[in-house]
Amino acid sequence: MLLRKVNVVDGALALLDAEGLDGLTMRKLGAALNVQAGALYRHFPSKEALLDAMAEKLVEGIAEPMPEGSWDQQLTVLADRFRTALLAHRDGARLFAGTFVPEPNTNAAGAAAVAVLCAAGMPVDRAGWITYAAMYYVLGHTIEEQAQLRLHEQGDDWQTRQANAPHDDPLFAQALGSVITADPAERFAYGLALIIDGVREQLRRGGTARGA
Amino acid sequence: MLLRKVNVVDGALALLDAEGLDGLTMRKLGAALNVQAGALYRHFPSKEALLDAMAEKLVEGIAEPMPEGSWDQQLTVLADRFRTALLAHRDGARLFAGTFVPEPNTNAAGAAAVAVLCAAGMPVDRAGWITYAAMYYVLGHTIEEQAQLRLHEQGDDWQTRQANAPHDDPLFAQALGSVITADPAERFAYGLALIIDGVREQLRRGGTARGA
DNA sequence: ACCTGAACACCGTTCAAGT
DNA sequence: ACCTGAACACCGTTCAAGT
Repeated sequence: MLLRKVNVVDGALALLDAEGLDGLTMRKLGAALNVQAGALYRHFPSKEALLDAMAEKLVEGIAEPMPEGSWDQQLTVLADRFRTALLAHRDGARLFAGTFVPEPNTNAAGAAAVAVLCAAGMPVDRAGWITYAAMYYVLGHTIEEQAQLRLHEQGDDWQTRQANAPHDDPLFAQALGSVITADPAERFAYGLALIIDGVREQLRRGGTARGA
Repeated sequence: MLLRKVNVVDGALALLDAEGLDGLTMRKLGAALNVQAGALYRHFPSKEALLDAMAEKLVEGIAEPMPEGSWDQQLTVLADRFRTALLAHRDGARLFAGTFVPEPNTNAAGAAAVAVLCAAGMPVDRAGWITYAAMYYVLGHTIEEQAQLRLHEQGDDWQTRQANAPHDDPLFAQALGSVITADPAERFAYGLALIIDGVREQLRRGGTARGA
């Protein structure tokens, strides 16, 4: 059976779940698809191009259907969908972060956020800045969320190691403990609300920067 | 001359500037230090441990001296120092993001932020959440800032490629253009201000979550 | 057009043996 | 204690040759 581009991407995503991003090699992928590693280069010019296609598939359909509600509700839904899409595959956030090249699906997600912000009264250029700022937050949070998931599955608990380490700063130890033990979804929502509250403040000021 | 741990880390950071994170190999590092690659394992148990030590050195002294001023000014200075530290070496942000294991210097930076937020009246647990949210933002912004720096140095301009690509969404095209052409420092400050405004709003509400 | 088989130029890591 | 030399078990990528 002849291999298609889409089969390679699907197989790669399955292998990603099984082996993780570091264990995803062209040779293993070839074996999983009953093909030599070299044959994959008929479909993708490089491993990087394949990773791009995987990342693109990951965020497919994030902007559809366009969420209802006020701008802040819409933005929250878009961010939640982004996080959920990244969580759907092992190391999804790291995969996406390593390859954010502008491709249709990635653009569609960003375009949706920009549209929401502009409709709310934000100037286009600020809407772009805010969209990327929010994206950085979602990516960073989700990368660490998945990293902790991995540690949890292994015996090696970063959590207990950190908790048992001698802290000369008990305040920070407590803060860190709260970060580690919190429900990731709740902590995610809290940080996102900070940014959204900041945007609301900008709208109140008429979209100009602080102090301007 | 016998090699010390500190010589290995310094050599590795110099090699990082010369070759980038992907070009940083144990073999090249050995050659740069006039030593076989295997000899490096007398000083670090693995490449990962070396990368951890490099990341740790990168953020050395971020919290000292403790910045003066109001809590928001202090937080801004800490974030600026963090960004500056990451920018000091090629791929510094990616290096740090790949290895954030709790080590003394990394903890000191986080502890400083938590202390500032607590002094401002924030509960400890929220201070932790906010500190990490801000860290995700700084990391994400700086990773992309350095990625764009690299593209700029090469001929391959993501910027022009993106600008020339046919956009079915002119609004997003304009927003993206503004993200790409903006002064990175200004865009960084803007996004950070969003988060800080969000924190101010939290303080006004008494530190409870939105809707609570 | 798609794939095999085999190679090329690398990796990180280990380890007996030297000094 | 630190380092060499050499190996082990891998990588991504290329390419003549097959079908």
